Amino acid sequence: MRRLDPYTRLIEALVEEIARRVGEDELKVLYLLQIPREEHGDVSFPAIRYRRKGVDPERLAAELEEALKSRGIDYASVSVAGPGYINVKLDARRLVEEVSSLYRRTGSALEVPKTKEPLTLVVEHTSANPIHPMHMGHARNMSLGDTLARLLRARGHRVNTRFYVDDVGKQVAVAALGVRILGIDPVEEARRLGVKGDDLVGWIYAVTHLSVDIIKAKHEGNTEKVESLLPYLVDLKDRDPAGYFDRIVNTVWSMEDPEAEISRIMRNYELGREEEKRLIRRMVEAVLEGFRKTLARMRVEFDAWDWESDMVWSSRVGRILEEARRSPYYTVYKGAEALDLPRFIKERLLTDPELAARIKLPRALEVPPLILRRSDGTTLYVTRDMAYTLYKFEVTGADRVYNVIGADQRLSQLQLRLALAALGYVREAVNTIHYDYELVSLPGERMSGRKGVLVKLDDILDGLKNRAAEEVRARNPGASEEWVEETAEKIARAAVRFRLVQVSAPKPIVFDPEKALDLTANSGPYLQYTHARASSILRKLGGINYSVIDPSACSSGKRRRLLVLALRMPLTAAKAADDLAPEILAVYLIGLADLFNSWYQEDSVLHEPDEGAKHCKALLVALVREALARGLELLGIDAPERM
RNA sequence: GGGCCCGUAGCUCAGCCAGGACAGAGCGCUGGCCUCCUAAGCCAGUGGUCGGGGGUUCAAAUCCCCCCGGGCCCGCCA
Repeated sequence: MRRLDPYTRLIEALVEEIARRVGEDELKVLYLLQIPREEHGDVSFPAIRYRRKGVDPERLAAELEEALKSRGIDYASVSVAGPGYINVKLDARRLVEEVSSLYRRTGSALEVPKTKEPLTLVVEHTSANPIHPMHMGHARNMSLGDTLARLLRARGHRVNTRFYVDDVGKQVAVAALGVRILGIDPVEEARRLGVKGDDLVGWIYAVTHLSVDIIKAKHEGNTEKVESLLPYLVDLKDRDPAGYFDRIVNTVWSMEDPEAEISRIMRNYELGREEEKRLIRRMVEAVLEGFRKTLARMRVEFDAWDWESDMVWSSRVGRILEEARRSPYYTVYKGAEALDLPRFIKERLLTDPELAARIKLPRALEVPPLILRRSDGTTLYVTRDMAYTLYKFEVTGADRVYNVIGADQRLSQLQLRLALAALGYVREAVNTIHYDYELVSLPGERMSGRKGVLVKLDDILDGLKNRAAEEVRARNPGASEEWVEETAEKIARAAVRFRLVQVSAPKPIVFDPEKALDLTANSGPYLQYTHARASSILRKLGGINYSVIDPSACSSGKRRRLLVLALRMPLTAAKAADDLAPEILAVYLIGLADLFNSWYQEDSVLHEPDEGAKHCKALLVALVREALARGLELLGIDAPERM
């Protein structure tokens, strides 16, 4: 096992010693540790909080210093200041020696400390409806989901990522109707036309959907609605990939009852009829082919792809219905089979506040009974989701399942947990965590796949890539076009991923495509640029001569600050993982890059005349470079050596 | 009507869950810095009733209550 860096070792020891002495939870102590103003030290603990419990700061400080020494940590001095703060000051010279020895022995110094309680976790994310290309909302979902998975893995958990293919339900059936009218095989057709499958199907879906809506509005005599929808249809005509437009629109408009046709497709698909199966599976496959390309551009991979239809065909959904019928909370509501959630809440949760809290029941929630099955016999999304949730636990042996899903689905995710608990799956219910994030909107109109109005992730990436490529080309004359393209793609990905992960999940993001092209400060490319600068110094130096390092050269001023800050990377990543908050890492990396760039400007490494100081500074550069590289990797962002 | 989320500098956001030592970044704006390790950078200046009001506490941006503003959700849709 690799040895942790001296800073992480200190903190872990400190936390244990303090926790034992003040009689507090280790986690709580860790959270209470803070980074004080520089003159006070490097780490501090507000012992004042425990004076009621008879904790004497002076004595605690003395004991801590002794305890740390006996654990082999001889580079920390502990003192008391102000109203009762325990301040720990690190001996920077010793830190340099420790880091130097780590690099000499292992070539790296910053390892994320593993959790003491490794769990098996499922992270289900992205799960975009397979009927149109992915947009910025999906980008936020996948950036969060993938980053979460990376963080949790680094922390030592077993993580299984899954994509849920929602191929059952109305929207897919609408798109399928369009495909059937055209009589095409979407996979081959997309290849023939040289377009992405998701783009092709997305267009077909929008045209079909609008045609249905318009004809319906016409029948209802709602001319206002017809007027409002027509412009969208006209817009889609302009983007017709192969003379399909009239065929779809005319056919739909000539149909007796297109909605009944859609319902029939849906029902037959659930029943597993061959014709619908071929039609829909082939169509969804075409979309997924497109998804996989977009996901690859974002460096997102999945361990498993689960098809919603498999939950139905494998009778898992049927089993849920049977269990519901045997449940004491089974009821018939509006003539359909349902679960009496109001009664479940009243009888089980209001009498058990702890369970209510674990299931995250809001205070005075009013929900109607949850319908599990339509009168026509087809199932509802929740019912299938119940089956799928149990499936995720079952096939992975998961302790906990994270569902990365938009905040607009908070209530339905709560209903899912309630329904599972009502059927007796309490463990699964309380360990199904809705990782919710606010949606991404555009400055102007709201995105709508139905109307074909959305800003595609691919287009955003292309725009950023072009912008970045110009820059890269200008800065690297003579570089091969292939390398320029590759690098520009990495920069584009960095810009998108970082932007979407640096804002905490519950805050809405207004995505302005114009502003997104800005690759300067506070961005992913800024971090990459800083990494490239650090790499450049090390490359030009040729190599660090560890034996000449003068540790005292980095023991004050910005060099010292940089040393300590870089060493905080592992614990920062650990906290980001434990708190499920990627933005903690994102914000930290920006701060590290800021300090490095500020130092870079005023204190040259290569031109340092003193050899001992030069190599000490180079060690510092190596440490910062590693912190950036590892941090970026956790965010799914490449750290290029040059750009 | 009910539930949930958001409200910190002109703008975008950290800090709030786990209360503590003068409220932090970036953008913008003003003025400077490339014979010198990548100027996607740096330096200096500018900027805040932490939405408002009560309360708890030795201590509140942080906890509790009320109110205001914005968003989302309350389907035999997904």
